[in-house]
Amino acid sequence: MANPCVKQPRRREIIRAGTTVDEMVRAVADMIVTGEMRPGEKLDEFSLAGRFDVSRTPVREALRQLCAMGLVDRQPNRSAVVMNVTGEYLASMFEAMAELERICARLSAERMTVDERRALEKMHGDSIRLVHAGADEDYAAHNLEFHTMLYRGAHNDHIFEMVTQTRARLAPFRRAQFRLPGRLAKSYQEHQSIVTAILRADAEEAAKAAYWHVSNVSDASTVFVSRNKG
Amino acid sequence: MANPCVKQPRRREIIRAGTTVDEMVRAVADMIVTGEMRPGEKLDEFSLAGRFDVSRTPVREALRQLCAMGLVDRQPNRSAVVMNVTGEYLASMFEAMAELERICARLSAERMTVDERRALEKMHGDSIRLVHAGADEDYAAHNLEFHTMLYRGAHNDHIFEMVTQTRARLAPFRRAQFRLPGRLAKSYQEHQSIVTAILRADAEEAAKAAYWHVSNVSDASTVFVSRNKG
DNA sequence: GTGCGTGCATCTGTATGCAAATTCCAATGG
DNA sequence: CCATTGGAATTTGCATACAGATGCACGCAC
Repeated sequence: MANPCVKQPRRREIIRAGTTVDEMVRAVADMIVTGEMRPGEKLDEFSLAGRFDVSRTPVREALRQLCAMGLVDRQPNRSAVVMNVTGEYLASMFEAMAELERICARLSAERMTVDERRALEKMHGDSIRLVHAGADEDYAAHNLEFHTMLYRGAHNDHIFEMVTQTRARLAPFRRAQFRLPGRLAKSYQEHQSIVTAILRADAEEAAKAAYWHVSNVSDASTVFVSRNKG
Repeated sequence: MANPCVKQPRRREIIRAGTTVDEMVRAVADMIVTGEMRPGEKLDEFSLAGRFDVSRTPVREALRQLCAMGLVDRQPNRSAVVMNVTGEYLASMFEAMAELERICARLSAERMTVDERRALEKMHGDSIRLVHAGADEDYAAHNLEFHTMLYRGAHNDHIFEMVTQTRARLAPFRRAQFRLPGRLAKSYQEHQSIVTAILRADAEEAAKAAYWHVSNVSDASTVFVSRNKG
């Protein structure tokens, strides 16, 4: 219990003991993705060990895994830091995201089961309520679910993995996307085009609509990023 | 020097001391990708530590990283094993590969510099020699370089990462691809179509040719896989 | 002969100590 | 006043020790 390694780094609250490496990976990944930790912020092993009440060994393993996931950056003998990508690489991720979404939309149009199509339609329909209420946060959660349905609908596990991972890596850079005025309603309309095409099993149209939709998101987010840090 | 951890696991030769974790990751990844270690084979920490002449700590970190890369599988309190995927997941990777190659070919047709196009043309032209000689091994090396040129030509770092990683994960399952009779010449002709389209900057045609090419590879490899293990 | 339980051997998960590398700060010289 | 360098403090990288978990084999009962 009384881990002598705990020299009170007191940065944020201390997590309960008995944490496994995988839990730490999830916790830290969450902090990065939700923006609780900003790109460039240091992740020093000792402090993290204190926060999770474990020794440095499992922390090191977690950091290496996060590094392989592309969420943190490690140089030999330096602190790990939350991954901070260049503008060029960021742009390449947004472009890749658009391509992946295009593929998912096309495959979803071709492969979604009847139940999946029905669920997609219902979920999209319900979201109009959030648009009218102007509920950014809730709409962001809905948006994630909506896109995840498209990723699943493609019925391709590897593509699902790639698109999910890319999305996670992009997350820190597009948290403000629904704050821009009018973006909520626009997003809803773009979803509408995608849903309509998928329900019609019109693969080409669904692909086009999804690509357009994601390109818009990347524009909005780029604005946000450049506003925050040259 | 005399690491007491070395209790002579004597499975393969012992690697020189002073190995870093990243070197181990590369070495083990290589062994998996080249097929020196077969899917399902166990990677016991103690033996690996002996082979690389280090303690288990860095080995564990390497294994966790390889796990995040999708090359090995780890369950709690069990040995890590070389990733062995289900037929369904394998199929999804081949399909994803085809989609990624299609994107790369399209973007390459649009974005390759004059120098890149020239290099692609020359490299492809030279490979006819290998086809006539029936040199499987050398053609396989050429093939890797050829495709890597397409990945680079897309000028998108994130897509490059995804396609490279997917290719690495597929490698253990398609080593015999050029052993099938006639596959060498067929591959050359398919490359020809891709190169021609790219030189003409015909994005749609390049995409179509690349997709077709990779679909053929996946068919050939699937045959190989199912022949080797039901 | 087969099924189940117990104990041992093996291997993984984590804590801790030490050496090497890096960073930070202050003192010194220009 | 700014640049540079020396060294102390911090931090990473790794080895090792130990505790807990898993799996296997042997033996016993049925």
